[in-house]
Amino acid sequence: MERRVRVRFAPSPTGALHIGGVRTALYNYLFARQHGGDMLLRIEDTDSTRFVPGAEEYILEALEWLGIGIDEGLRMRNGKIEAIGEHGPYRQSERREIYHQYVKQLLDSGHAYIAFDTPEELEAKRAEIPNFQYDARTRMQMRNSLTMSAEEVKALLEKGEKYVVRFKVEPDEDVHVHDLIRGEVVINSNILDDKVLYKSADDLPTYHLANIVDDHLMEVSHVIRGEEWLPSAPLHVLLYRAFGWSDTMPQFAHLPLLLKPDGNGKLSKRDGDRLGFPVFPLEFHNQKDGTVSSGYRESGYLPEAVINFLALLGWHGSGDKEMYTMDELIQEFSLDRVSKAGAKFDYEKGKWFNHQYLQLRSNEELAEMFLPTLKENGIENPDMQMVATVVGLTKDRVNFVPELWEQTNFFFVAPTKYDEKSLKKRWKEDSPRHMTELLEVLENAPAWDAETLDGIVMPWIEKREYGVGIVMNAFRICLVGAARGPHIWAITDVLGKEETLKRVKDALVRLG
RNA sequence: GGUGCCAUCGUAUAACGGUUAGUACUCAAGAUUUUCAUUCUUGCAAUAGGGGUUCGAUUCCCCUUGGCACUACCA
Repeated sequence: MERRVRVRFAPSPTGALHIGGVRTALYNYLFARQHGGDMLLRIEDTDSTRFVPGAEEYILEALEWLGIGIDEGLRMRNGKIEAIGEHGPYRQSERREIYHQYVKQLLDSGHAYIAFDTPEELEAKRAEIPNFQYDARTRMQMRNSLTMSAEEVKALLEKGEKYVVRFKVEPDEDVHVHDLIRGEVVINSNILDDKVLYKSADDLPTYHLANIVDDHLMEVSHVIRGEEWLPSAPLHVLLYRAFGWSDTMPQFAHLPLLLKPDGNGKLSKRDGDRLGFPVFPLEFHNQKDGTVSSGYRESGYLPEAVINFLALLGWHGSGDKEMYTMDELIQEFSLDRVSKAGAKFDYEKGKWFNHQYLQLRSNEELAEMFLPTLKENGIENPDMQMVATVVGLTKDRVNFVPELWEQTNFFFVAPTKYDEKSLKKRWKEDSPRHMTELLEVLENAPAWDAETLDGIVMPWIEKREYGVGIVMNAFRICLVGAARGPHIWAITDVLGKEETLKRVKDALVRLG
């Protein structure tokens, strides 16, 4: 029974898509691509109270930025949301009519019933009975279509009484879930409660119902999702059976959770700001509560670094290889190499990945990405060739593009102050005299390339027995303002003769 | 509390039932260097505990301990 591989990523638009969700999307995508199947995106917005405006756009934009392609459902293309595919609509809030018929089917077949208990009544019940659960043991004490006469139910419905539809879980049965990562998981139906499948208050199903109906209708073959769903997987198996869809039930794979780097628990939205690193792909301005959360993109991360980093949090190839392109991941990813234990989020490793990928980008690309930072520092319309050169000189020193500024600022702005520590260590009594002489040597240089300069300066130092270190470091302080930066001749090369000499003269005036 | 999932250096992980338990990040030291950094080399550091099965267990089984998740008219 060859079934086309079809997987889905089905987020809720309740805020920014957090990094664990991104990883789930990535694994789904890798699995789909590897098997030549389809990656769908469906929006699960069945909780109208938690809806956050802008969240849907955010999710789609994040996936677009990361290169996680969507074949069907909703996706973002050049800032516009588009819907593609024959199984739509792909927002659950737009599928109300579809769910109605399936709720009815379950009601008619006796797999579900109508319950009128109000939230207040349920709360009272929970307060009264410890560990109260709405199930086979308790449902006959409640106000529902199992305990009330048909006329009574009908009357309440006609009166417009609010109700929910609950799934009727049969007791004393071991429910088996086959998980591609964890193997066979068995749970007794006694511990399952009669889950709410539909709420009349907003005329919407809950996750469980909508999820099963949509996955069935959309012909999803594999459900790859976070481990937090494992406990409800048996319920889902029961639902497929109640609908008579056991034959085409998707295969399940429950992914290990992403854990906090420190302490315990799963990585949460708040950890980002608490620990000082992003937990969201893009910066998010929450219109509902006014908060702003930092994002990987705005922090200077390259999408390929984020992908590589995330791919290795919970999955690993058989060898020592760690640098993977998306294509290589698609090639080598496999669910049976996904680990079972939760993975602590190691931000330092993420920085290292970004460093690696930064080195792989061309100087021209990086120069382009560096532009906003330059502008922030007052450098408008710089010579791009020059920017590319200085970026090439310094990129191996940084993890993020914005950090290039502290490595290259002296190329753009002449020093006016000199680092105290450097002066103390490198600016000696003889330094002014050395610099004055060096000025003359440089003035008379027949050419300004590194080789020429090195060829005249070094013999001069040797002849005068000044010591390379003392002269060159003083020279460096004049040009940079501190004892740091790339090779000195690389600096003079970018600065040019005029600027180089000017900086030495200025330093002589200021430092005496 | 109940149910389920999980357990190799600090972190992410590798290891047909047979290895001096490997790799990367982090950290430390050294080398290189006219500075800072990069780079290179070296080092520190793990099979949670206890029982089995086996000639042999990180690997299979059980128990203990610990961690995590779920336990809503949220997903």
